[in-house]
Amino acid sequence: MSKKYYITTPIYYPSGNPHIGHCYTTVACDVIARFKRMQGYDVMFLTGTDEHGAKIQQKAESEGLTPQEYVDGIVANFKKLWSFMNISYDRYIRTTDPCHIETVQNIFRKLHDKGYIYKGSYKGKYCVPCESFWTETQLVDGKCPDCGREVKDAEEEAYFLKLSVMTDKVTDLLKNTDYLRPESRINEMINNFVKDGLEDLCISRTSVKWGIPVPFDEKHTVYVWMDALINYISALGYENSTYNDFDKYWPADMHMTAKEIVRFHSIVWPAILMMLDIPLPKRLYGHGWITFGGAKMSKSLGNVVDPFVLGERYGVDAVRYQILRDMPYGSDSNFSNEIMIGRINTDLANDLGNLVSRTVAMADKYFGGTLIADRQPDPLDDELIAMAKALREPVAAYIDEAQHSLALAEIFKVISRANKYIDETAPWILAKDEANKARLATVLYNLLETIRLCSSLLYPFMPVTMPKVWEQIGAKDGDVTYDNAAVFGVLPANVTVCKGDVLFPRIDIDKEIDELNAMLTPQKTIKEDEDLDKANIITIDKFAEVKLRTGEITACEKVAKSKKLLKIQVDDGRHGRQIVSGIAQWYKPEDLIGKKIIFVANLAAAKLCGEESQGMLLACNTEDGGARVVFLDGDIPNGSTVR
RNA sequence: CGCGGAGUGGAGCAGGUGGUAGCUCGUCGGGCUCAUAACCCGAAGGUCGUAGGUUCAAGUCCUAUCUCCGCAACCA
Repeated sequence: MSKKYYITTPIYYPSGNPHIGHCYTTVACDVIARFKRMQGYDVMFLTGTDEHGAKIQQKAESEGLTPQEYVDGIVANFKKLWSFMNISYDRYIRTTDPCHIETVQNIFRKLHDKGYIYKGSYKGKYCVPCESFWTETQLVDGKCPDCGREVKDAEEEAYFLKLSVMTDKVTDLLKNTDYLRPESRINEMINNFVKDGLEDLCISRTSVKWGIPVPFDEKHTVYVWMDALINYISALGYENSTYNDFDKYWPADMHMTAKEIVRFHSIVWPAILMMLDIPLPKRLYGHGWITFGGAKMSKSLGNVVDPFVLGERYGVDAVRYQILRDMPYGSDSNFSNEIMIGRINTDLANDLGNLVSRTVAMADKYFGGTLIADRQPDPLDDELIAMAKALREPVAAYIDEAQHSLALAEIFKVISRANKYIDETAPWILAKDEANKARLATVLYNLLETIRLCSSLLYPFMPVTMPKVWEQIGAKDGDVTYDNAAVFGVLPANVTVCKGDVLFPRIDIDKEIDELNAMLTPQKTIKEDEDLDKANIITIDKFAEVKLRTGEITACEKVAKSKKLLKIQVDDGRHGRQIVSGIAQWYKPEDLIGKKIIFVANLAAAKLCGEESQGMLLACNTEDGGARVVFLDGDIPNGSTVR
């Protein structure tokens, strides 16, 4: 009987091209999938895209495409990236696939028949021109956040999922099983969403056209989350005739997601499955995010973080290694090119690459590439051998828990120990005396074995480079199996090594950073200035509509409830006015008092954090994302018109 | 009193069922020369945000307080 393992990434939302965050999740799953295959599991590794919803519809319209044309384009990029990153997925599910649509509709009908879906009405604030519903909290100043127009109370009929009846079962699942990991997320979910009882979830929209029609009521489409979650079983053929693996692979052994969607996967998804009487997945792991030192993942960093660029410059395996190695369990990890290069240099070039290089070089130099079979062990060997033999179990345990970072740390402890072993045994001294040949062969053999063992376990992480290692140390396919990863002494005693290229070239960090900066700077200014400015040419009449005037700041204080806002009193040469501006991060109130500024005089008033703002002052955007207010020199009367 | 996370040697992090404060990187000194100026050893460097309290003993428990970061609200 063969064991099965079913692992899934989330299906990604193709509102933009894939980035390094998508890479992290997918690579992490790929490592587990590859590891499980090594262990002899029959693995199903699923990934895909979540292609419906209003945002996609809008995005497509803005690019002049149909939604289907638009998602087809983005999906091609996702697939290109996964192929580039050597992702070994077995199946790719798209929510626009006919089989998925079939499943969603069948499930919708089934839950309706079972009484878990009922027709109710959705109450909210409705913006007629935007055809959108908003909740109270989404409104800006009581108006539509998209267009700023009035909204009105409205009601539309909608279908609801009776989540409320599942409150106890979901609570039990979260609290009393190991379904959700890391554990810290359990309280988060319980406190925020479950504790006071689950609310029924609105699962249909009449306003969204780009979606799966509700089977018995075609003016509704199925809410995207309901649609999306079902991918994990539609991809196996549940309630559709395209695939046939549901009985074989379900329940999932691992759903991996990023933390922001843990809510849907830990509450809504199990509830749906319970309603359908389907067994629950065994594990949901919500990992952290890759962040960028406080700065958002914005255009200024966009090019360098581009996974294609990183992979081309440093090697795909190195990128896979770094993002997994530096992501701590459950928390966020910071990314920068310096961190990545540093990690690649120390771990991959200095420790692992150099270990292989020096070991193979010595076998080559002292034995012409082929070791003699004579042996002379020494107590000095014991610790290294013991560590190497004991490595597989903890690594496998960490992989089971999606703790890639710790698994890698474990492996690199042994690699470090091997480097130390070379110093302890000093093969170059042994080589000086023919009488030590057997001892020398023993030392080199132990090193080769340690490398074989470590590289076997590293293979799922770096599937391109490890075979190159095997070639260099003279390992055959049968030597690097999972079984042999816990056995010392697998290589033939008279093994022949084969010197090869440097596995991980050291990167000159200063030079590299300079080059990256050079890549960035020119592109940014040209693109934003020329393209944007030309695209948005206006007539002088339009400009005349904006009334700019001068004024003097007479008083200024922080808005208590806000980090970013300053409340500024301006002498505008008339009755005075108050302007609220989001510049508190860059200016202290006392810096501004007495300064002359330019402001937009005929801007509609608005309330910001409860403070009325009657106009807007002019400021420049700076490169670091900050702002610099435009101050006036000289004696200009307050209230003068600016043209 | 919106929700949550965090404050430990220069940087990034462990430790958190109380009992000599650890790891990685960096710095300095030394060793070695097989190797990708890589590797190995050693040292310096922290009163574990602050103030109280419990205890024979507190990063580790309790109370208060400060600061920072996400999310939410807001950058007119």
